[in-house]
Amino acid sequence: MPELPEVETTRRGIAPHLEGHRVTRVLLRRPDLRWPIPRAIRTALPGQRIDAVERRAKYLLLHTAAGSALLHLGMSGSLRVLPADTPAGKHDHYDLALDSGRVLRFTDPRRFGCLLWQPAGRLHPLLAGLGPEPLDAAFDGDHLWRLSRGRSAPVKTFLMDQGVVVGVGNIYASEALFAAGIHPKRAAGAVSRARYARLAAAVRRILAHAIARGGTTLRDFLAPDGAPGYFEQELAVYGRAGEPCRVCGTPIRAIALGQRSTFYCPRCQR
DNA sequence: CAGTGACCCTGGGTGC
DNA sequence: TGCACCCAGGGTCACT
Repeated sequence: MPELPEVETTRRGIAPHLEGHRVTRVLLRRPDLRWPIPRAIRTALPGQRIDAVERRAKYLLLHTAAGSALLHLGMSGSLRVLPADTPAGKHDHYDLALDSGRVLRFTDPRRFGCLLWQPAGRLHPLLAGLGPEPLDAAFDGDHLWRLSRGRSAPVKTFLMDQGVVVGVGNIYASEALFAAGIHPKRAAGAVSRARYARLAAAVRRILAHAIARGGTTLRDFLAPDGAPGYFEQELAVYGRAGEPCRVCGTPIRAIALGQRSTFYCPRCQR
């Protein structure tokens, strides 16, 4: 569910409740998430004050003096800040209790999310090798163009590679390629420099706009305050197979690329 | 190294 | 109402 805009929406929702507060207790109900929750979460985190809540790619980092908790929402994860006595549901896997009397609660039916620990001054291996943030200045068309030379994989697969640029997931990859007029199956190495400039601009514009709209709610994404995202109604191609292209009226097509559903307009995208 | 597919897990929707 | 099947926004890993 969560791509960059949804993770950023989550960050903005939880940050005011966390920053400046201490973690008083860690409650693990199901430690077997994507990876086992490391011992340091129980030993090093309690007592620490959260100085800042940062997002890097689709990860959230709760920074403390001892180190940082590294959170990922996976496909179905979400975070809420609740009163400490709120009864937990079946898929509420951990709580970080705060000195404010509230808890940060993680819910994730599929358990593809994770909770890891990054000691102070060290970079967690999962964060090494990540590409630039799409909203940073280091990301532009030339970056995509340079990395793509000689690559035969479909440009959509390339765009979703977190080593190329982070945060672009399955929804926004289809949307950005539509906006740039590029066929998702085209070999990454066969896309021109000029078209990559359009693609990079589309990625930035669409992600920034989706953040402003609170993300995309397809079936279950909710911000920490319970509000849905409002970007869904603006999707041009994702989930619209058979419906007319908003630009030319041609029916939108759905194909599979790398086991992921992909949507495009066969007339607008070449 | 690049590319492809299997796999992790649960729930919701659909069609019989 | 039951059941088999397909699908889902994440990512890693093994293999070619």
